[in-house]
Amino acid sequence: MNEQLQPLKKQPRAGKAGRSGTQDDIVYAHIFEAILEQRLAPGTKLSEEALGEIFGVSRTIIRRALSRLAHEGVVLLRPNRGAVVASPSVEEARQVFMARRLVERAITELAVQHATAEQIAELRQMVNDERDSFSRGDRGAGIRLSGEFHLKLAEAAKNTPLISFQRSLVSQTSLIIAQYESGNRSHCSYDEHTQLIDAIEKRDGELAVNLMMHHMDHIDSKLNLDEESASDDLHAVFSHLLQTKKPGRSPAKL
Amino acid sequence: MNEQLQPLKKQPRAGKAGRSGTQDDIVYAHIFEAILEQRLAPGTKLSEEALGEIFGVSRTIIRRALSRLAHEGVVLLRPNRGAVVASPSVEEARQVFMARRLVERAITELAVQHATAEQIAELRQMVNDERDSFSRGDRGAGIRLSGEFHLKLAEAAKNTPLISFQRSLVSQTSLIIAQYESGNRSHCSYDEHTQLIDAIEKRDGELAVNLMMHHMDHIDSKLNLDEESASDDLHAVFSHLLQTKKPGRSPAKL
DNA sequence: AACACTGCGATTGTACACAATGGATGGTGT
DNA sequence: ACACCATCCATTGTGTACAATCGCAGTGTT
Repeated sequence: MNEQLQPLKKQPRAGKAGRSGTQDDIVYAHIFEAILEQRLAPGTKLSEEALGEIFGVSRTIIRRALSRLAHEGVVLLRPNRGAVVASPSVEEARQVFMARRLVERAITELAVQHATAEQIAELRQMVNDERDSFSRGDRGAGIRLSGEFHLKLAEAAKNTPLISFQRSLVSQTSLIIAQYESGNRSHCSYDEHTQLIDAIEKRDGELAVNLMMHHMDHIDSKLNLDEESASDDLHAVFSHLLQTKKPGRSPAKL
Repeated sequence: MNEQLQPLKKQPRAGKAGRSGTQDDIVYAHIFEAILEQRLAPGTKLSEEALGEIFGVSRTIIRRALSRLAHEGVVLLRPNRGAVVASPSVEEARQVFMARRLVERAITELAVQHATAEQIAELRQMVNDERDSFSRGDRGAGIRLSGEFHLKLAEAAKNTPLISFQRSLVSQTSLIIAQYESGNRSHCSYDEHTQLIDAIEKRDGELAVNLMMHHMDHIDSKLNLDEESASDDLHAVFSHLLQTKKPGRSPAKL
């Protein structure tokens, strides 16, 4: 019936893949945001036709967007069976976090060397936005902005392959956090982000790396992955069964 | 006229992205191989219609394959202007190598921990194939197989995101080697690969990492990147101008 | 009553037709 | 003769129709 063709957040995010194709990027960004803000639960089926109707574009565009999302790991593309929001297993989550430690360490060291004053100012701005989101109670936006902070940091490292990889890792991390985070703990403490920026601004590489590693420790210590992951793990294992958007009464029949 | 629909190397490469779509993967793999074996020079324009005719499929398939290749960094997708084989600049090459050092170190450490006897045997087989290619004088296949060795090593590390990243890095590295390697030096000495396997089999992590780092040193010491990169750099800068496959008399008119 | 098989519906996979964009070429004016 | 501009052509971008595939439900049999 009603189409959502209003550009919504048409922020000139020039740091993206550089594509000038607006339609493409809008659809991509919207689905991406919806997943990361947990408005689309893991396991939700993403019908091409339905999405095309929502965004007022043809399946061709939707298909490209889904393909990109699949390549980043936030969407699972099953041949002949359509796309679903990815639901990372515990093992996958651990692999992502291992890779992130690796990348974040390198990014931090490089950012200390290369970050410009302007980029540092932008980072501070992002932390502000993040804090605002959490104080506003918008957990989904907070998770997303926290991820974008780490992505911005990667841009300061001035290494294109690393940026690309980091984008994929951050996306998956956000999905994992949305899925596994225990309760209502402030998941990615923004004051740690502030301290990190301070260290980078002072060009103190060792301190910055230490802070980042502690930050990583905090993040996955808040998840239920490591030992007592029975309950949420079970949820993850069977999440592909409840593919409808209604989280109502599906698990009962197990 | 004649279509190349024979599957050619239909090796059951199960380690890929898991897609069952054969057409898709065949086209992708063929273009990929052609680029890495330097049968398609950097800057060569990849016309959708021409490729579709060659492989006997529609432009839809070609487009998907090109999109995947673009995401891996071996193809450049210019909006409304078509796809060309990527021609990495010196700066891009250095970034790729920096990222590779990072990833290879981690992969080596993980492979020492997790590699199975079967995987080690496969690695040895790949080194044999690589040596055969070089002794046969097939430099292109050698470069490609050398890359696949590093990719196989990544699979032994048992970390999906790292494997995916490594695939992208190795692809771009092969392209860089094909573009910048000086003369006829044996670019990726396979005996270093053998030594590396030995260290992994003995589970000597420290030795393996040292060997890998020296291996990386050797690779980019053979390229003309670091200082005296004037001539080849110039070639890279202007390679997007000579987009035809005929390397005949294009640079003269400069 | 439970299992297996077959037909149907829905959704994705592919090809093709049309629209839009960019570059090239030829003409004209100064 | 050179530069500028308009038109044409080639190539890509997008939408849509048709074909193939898979899951599911209904039906029959053991």
